[in-house]
Amino acid sequence: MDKKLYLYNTLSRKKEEFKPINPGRVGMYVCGPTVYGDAHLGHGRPAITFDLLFRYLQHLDYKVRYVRNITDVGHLTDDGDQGEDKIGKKAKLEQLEPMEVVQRYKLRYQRNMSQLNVLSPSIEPTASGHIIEQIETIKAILDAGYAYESRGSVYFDVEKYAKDHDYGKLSGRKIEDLYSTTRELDGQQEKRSSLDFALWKNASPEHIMRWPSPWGDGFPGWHTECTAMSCKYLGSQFDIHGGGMDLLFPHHEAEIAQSVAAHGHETVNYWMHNNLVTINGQKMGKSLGNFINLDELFEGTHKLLERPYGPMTIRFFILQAHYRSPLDFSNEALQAAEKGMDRLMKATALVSALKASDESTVDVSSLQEKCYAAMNDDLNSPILIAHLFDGVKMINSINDGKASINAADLKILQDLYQQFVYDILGLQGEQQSNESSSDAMDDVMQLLLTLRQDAKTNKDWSTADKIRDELKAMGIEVKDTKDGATWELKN
RNA sequence: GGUCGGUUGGCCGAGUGGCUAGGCAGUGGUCUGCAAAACCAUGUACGGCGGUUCGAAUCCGCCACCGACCUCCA
Repeated sequence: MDKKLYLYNTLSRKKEEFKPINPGRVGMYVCGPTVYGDAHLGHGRPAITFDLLFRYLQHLDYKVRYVRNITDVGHLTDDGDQGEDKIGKKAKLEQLEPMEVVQRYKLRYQRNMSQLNVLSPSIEPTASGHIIEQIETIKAILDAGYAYESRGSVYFDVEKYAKDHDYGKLSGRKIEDLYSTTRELDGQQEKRSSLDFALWKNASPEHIMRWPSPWGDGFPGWHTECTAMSCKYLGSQFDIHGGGMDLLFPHHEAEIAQSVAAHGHETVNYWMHNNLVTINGQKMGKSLGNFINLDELFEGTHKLLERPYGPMTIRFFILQAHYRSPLDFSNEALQAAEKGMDRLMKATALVSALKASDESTVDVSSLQEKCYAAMNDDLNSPILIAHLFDGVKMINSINDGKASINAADLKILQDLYQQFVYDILGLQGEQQSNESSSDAMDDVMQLLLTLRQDAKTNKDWSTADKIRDELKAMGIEVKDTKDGATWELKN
């Protein structure tokens, strides 16, 4: 059985066998959110993608240090000097101190992630908490001669860097092409070249978020924090760096350049990028008005949504597509995912109640191998889920007495579903228990079901149906099974 | 315009040079007083045109369309 884990490395555009720098340990860094607004679908996908990786690496017994940053220093809304910073803008709009904005949205982001059952990273550093480290990084780049100071700002000298190194190797861009496609923006007169990017930005007097530095009051450039913080917590050489595909250029390209300039070598072994999310086939964008926040999704309040979708439905839906493929959200697709997940979760719950027989008519080991093979092939969660659905048939057949399983196989099967469904995919029952339910409620329902059973025994169908129909109208569904009736609260 | 990626059955979404992906919906069946639920079974597919090949939806070329990035974005 092939136990090697293969991951797609954006740098080589190939799947590569994953080999950690230090045996048994993995360092991974993922670009987190800028906290100036509610978390939306676009934040959910990378969080879940790299949560899957985090969980799987741990399942493989790696000790993982997972760093996901919080960007809270207020980068500019455009690349020119005149642009307002995003957090400062939001602060003015809402009449809040910028750090109040940051605090509010950071907490909301973390709550949403926890609803999606995304595990907390090992470290969640903020850019504002690492101004000193960023200044040190900038100094190192200046010392190496790949940056210059200009009117209180510090810029990275892309042209000089490109002479000595390959600028564009990650995104596949050529520097001569970049010249012809870079727009002229305000404030570019202080740069030597339009390709140069800010490492430190001088703060205009009205700019709220500002810190002192050797070059005057200002704030760090967009790309600086990841270089500084990944190095601080993972070292100048680490295993995996992840993020959305939209960050490939310029963000990650700039990170590579900064690291090489500051440390003299590249720092990341595997670059991983998740694909983006579309809504009804359209790019999700603020201007298109189809940005769906996670809260809106969970509550069904967005105008594009027919009804609410639970966090686990969203999680399952995202995992049902491969992380490097684009993913399209639609009501139809979400409802299909919800039903499918329901079936998987019911079978997963059922597997622990199965009874062992003397012999097995099912091939559990082969199922297990296929599950690992799927995950080892660049985290192919859709294939994994397909195999788990094959297992659902197996489980149901055993439960129906149409197949049998011996004790040893049953143990494997139970562990398999525990590990892959709960631990690795990170799925859990949508409503753990009915919150509005209580012991008294259970007793009342038991009474009603007993009364209905009595009516059925007396062939009093109208009473039996009345109980069933009226309960249904209240949102309680009665299900008749061989072993008697059960009930379920529907939202 | 440049770079990169995609185009799969009613919908979503994998994968592969010849052998069923999977889910949802649909259809048939089992169960049921009826129904629902549950379970079982099941079909039409690989954008267009050429080429390579014994054989391609899978490889190559051209075309069309879509998308991403090139500017803040996950």
